[in-house]
Amino acid sequence: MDYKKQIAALIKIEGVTAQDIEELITKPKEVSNGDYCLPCFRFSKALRKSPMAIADELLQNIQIGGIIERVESVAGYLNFKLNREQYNCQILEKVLADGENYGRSDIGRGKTICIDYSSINIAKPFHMGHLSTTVIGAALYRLYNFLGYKSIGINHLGDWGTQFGKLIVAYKLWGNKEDIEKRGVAALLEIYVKFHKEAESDSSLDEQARYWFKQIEDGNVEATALFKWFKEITLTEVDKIYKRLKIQFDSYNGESFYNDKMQPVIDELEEKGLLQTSEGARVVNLDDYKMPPCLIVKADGATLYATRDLAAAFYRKKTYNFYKSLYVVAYQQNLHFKQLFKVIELMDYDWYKDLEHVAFGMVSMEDGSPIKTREGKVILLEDVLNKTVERAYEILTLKSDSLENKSEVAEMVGTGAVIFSALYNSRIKDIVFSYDRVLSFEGETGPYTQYTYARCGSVLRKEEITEVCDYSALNNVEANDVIDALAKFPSILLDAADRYEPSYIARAVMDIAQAYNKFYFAHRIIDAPEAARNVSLKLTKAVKQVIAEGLGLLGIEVPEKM
RNA sequence: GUACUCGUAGCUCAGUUGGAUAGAGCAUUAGACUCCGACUCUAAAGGCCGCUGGUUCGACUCCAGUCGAGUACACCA
Repeated sequence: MDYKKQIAALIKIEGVTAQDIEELITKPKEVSNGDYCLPCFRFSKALRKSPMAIADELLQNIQIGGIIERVESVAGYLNFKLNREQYNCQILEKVLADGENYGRSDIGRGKTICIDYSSINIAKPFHMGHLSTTVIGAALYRLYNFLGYKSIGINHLGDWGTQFGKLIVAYKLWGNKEDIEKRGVAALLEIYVKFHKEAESDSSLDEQARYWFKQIEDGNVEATALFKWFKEITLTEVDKIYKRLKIQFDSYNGESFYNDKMQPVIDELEEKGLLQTSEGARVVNLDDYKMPPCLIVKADGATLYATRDLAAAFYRKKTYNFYKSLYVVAYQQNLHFKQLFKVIELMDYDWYKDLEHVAFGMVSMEDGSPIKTREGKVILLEDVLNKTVERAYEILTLKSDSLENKSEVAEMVGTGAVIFSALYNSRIKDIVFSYDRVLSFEGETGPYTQYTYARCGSVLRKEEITEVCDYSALNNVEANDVIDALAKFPSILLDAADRYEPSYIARAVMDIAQAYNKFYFAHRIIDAPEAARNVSLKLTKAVKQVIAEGLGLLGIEVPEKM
């Protein structure tokens, strides 16, 4: 809830619209300066008066009343103080009345947003490098649905390319069917790594790989069967992780899906005169835009990454008629997407501006070196999840041994810790993976917010809320901070959606949890007189509800006890 | 070399259209469980916001330059 409009209506300045005034009104950092303020410096020149004089003058002519309790002129600022009792009451009642729909919106009604995320490679392990795209994409998916949009989750599978030829060769040479069925991707990775090692000294292997990939392309029965088998094995395995992380997709159309959809795109590029030949390849020249050319067809006639992504973009536009189409892909691909979007612009489709590369930083190993699948240098996400869940279980045993559903709670806390840590910082930050960090459950972590949720539950179990309320009991710094954090939540969701930043949600949840814990220590709830107790209980209930809601959007569950 | 991204406390990071005294967490030190859940809370200490210049009444925020780090740059995806 926002009172900027009401305040702006109280102020009249010659030559300045109410809209402009409203935009200038902000919340002071220092609470003692009030709840809202209007800096008057900007009017100084036009009015030929000092900001102090302007603020003084405005103060004289202002009619206060209702929720605005006091106005002051301080050092060029006009400071407004709200009637906290009224304000707190309005916010809390609103949060509780809206329940799990607090902050829900319909601004996205009738609009579809395609989100390309996770997009795993077939026959390769699901490692820490995939965590960001997976959880960021899934959080945006939920967020947009919550704001009234229709999200389409797309797992653009990496299921095409010469690596499948390599894998077939490796399988034929060293593979063991039973072993692969039992150990899945781990076994596939082993022979894949072995292939690269052997290929260093035996160049004929690469030739064979090319041969077998061609067989897949030409529909050879044996090759196709193996290819499908690799895909199935990978998907069943990765599905377990998606289940643990509460992640779903509406489409698994990956690279192979677009094989027969590229020629029309190439034809259209030709028709529009955008293609030229360079070193034998067909490219779109992007010199005018200070970019290297975008390769569409290789010298040998084969298509490329960009060709496929073009076909995918057109397919998505045609199929979903999206309002926006997001690519949650690491920033390494920056140039690729800039080229891709530019080519679509040059093809004269104005929806190129609805395409967005939602870039994020990269994850490196504990020693700072990059992850290298081909060398088997990976941190498996499953291992990380298992370790954090195990650690959560140990802590529960230590602190809450009598808990009846201990394993279930450990799963929530462990996976919650991993997801939260991946979503707490801005997307663009690089991450050096550290077990110490993900295994830490104190301070700014997922478990901290879950703990706060459980603590709220515990308080609420002690007493029923009745209707006798005295909001003056909440008129203190700590409670006000909690209410402010709750009040901001809906607009933070909108900002998070605007900027594709799930971290805003994580931060908002953290703010609420921290503010509540401070409140909890400063004020007694249960032993307070009924009317005071009730408002504190309402506050507690609201906090509990919004934490659950925020974490829910991030894909994190909350335990009633932990 | 060119383009993009990042540079804030010892470490990891917030700082949302430029606004009053730059904030958290971890780590360190000192404290708080006969009291609603101590995975918590209180306090101390910790800063030429990489550097220089410019715009502005006002710059961590915008612009230019510079240094440092990362990423990408032709037939992989």
